[in-house]
Amino acid sequence: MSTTSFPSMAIPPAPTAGNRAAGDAQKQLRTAQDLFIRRWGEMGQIWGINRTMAEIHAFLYITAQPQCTDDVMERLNISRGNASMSLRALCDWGIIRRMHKRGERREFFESLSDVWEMFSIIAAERKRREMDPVLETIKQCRKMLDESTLGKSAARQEDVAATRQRLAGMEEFVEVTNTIFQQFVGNAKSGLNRVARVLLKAF
Amino acid sequence: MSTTSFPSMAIPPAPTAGNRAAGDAQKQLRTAQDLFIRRWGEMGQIWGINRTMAEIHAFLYITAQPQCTDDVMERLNISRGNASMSLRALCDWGIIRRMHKRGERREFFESLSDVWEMFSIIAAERKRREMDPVLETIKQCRKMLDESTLGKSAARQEDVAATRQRLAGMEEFVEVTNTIFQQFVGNAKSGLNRVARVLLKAF
DNA sequence: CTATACTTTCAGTAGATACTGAAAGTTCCA
DNA sequence: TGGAACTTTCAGTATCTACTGAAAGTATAG
Repeated sequence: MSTTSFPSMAIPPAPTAGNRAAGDAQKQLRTAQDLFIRRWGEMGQIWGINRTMAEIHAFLYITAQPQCTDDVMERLNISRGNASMSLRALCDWGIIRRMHKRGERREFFESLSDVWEMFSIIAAERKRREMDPVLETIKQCRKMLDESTLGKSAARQEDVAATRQRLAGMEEFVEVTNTIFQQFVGNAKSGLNRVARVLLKAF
Repeated sequence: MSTTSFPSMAIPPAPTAGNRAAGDAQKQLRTAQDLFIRRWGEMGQIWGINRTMAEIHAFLYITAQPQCTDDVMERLNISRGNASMSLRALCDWGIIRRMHKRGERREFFESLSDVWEMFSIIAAERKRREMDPVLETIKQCRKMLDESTLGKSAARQEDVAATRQRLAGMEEFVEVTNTIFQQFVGNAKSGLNRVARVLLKAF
C-alpha cells in the first residue's frame, strides 16, 4: 500500500506500541470525522443549506471542541471570507455559538450539542419562512373566490368551485402540519422522542 | 382604473348582468390561481425543487383540470423543452400523472388530488435519498471508532470518545426521525390525517 | 497613539443550474 | 409509405449562487 498523504510528514510518531496505537487512532478519528462532514454537507445541499455551511456545522458538531476561524479554513479548505460569512450565518440560525477562551484574543465557535434542540430551532425557522406565508396566501386566494366576494352564481361556476375545493384541501394540510411542527418546537428537547413513542403505540 | 390586460381582447363579453359577473369571476379565478402558483413556486425553491417544477405542479393542482403541454407552456411562459422535462420529472416523482382524453392525440397531465398522499410520496423519497445514507455513514463512522477496532486505550482518548458520543447523539436522532417518517409513509393515503389526530390528542 | 492580531465586507469571478429552441424522434392515420 | 401531430433530447446560453482574496474595519496591548 502507498503511504497515506499527511500535511507535511514532519513528526512521525516514535514506533513504540503505545504511540503507534495513538497515532493510528488519531488518523482513524480524522478519517471518520471527514466522512461524516462530507455526508452532512451533501445532505444540507439537498435541503437548501449550502454545502459549506453544512460542513462547517458538521465539523463543529463532530469534533465537540470549540474551533477558531483558521481551524475551519484549514480543515475545509475554504477562504477566510467564506468562513467568516458562513460562521456568522450559522450563528444567526442559532445552531452554533461564539465563545471566548481565557487569554485568547480570537473568537471560537462551538455547535450546540443537543441534536433535538438544533432540530427545533431549524423547524421553527422553516415554519416561519415557508409554511406561514403559504398559509396566508391560501387564505387570501380562498377569500377571492368565496360567495361573498363573487356572488352566488359566479362562485358556483364549475372551475371556480373546483379551485376553491383544492385550496381547502391544501389549507387543511398546511394547518395540520403546522400544528405538528408546533408540537415539536413547543416540546423542544424531550418532544420528538415523545412524538415517536406516541405514534408507535397508536399504530 | 386602467383596463386590465387580457391576451387579445377579441371577445368582450356581452354587457348583460349575467355575463359581466361571469367574466369577473373568471378574471378573479385567474388572479387567485396565479397568486397560489407563484407562492408555491417560491416555496419549492427553498426546498430544493426548482421554481418551475413547483409552479407546474401548483398549476395542475389548483386548476383541478387535466392540462396539456401547451397549456403549461402558455400559462407559465416557459419553453417546450422545459415543460417537457419538468413534466416528466414530476411524473417520476409520482405527484402528477399522464392521462389520455378520448379522441385527443396529445397527452394530458393531472395532479394527484390528495395532498396527504402527495406528501407521503415526497416524504418517502426524501427519507430514502437523505436520511438513509446519513444513517449508514454514521454507523460506519461509529464502527471506525469503537473499542474493537481501535483497542481499549486508543478508543478512550478524549477526542475520540467525544466524537463517538456526538455520533451516538446524531444516530439516535436520525433513527427516531426515520421512525416518524415511516409512520407517515406506511399509513399513506388514509393515514396522515389519523397521525395528526393521534398527535393532537396526545399532547 | 501605533502596532498587532484578528474580523468583516465586497467587487469580481468561478462554477452550478435552469432554460431555450431547434433538430431528431415517436406515434398514428390515410 | 408519407406525412401530420405531438414529444423528447440536448448543445448552447443565460441566470443565479457560492467563493475568493484583498482592502477596510475593529479591538487590544504596549
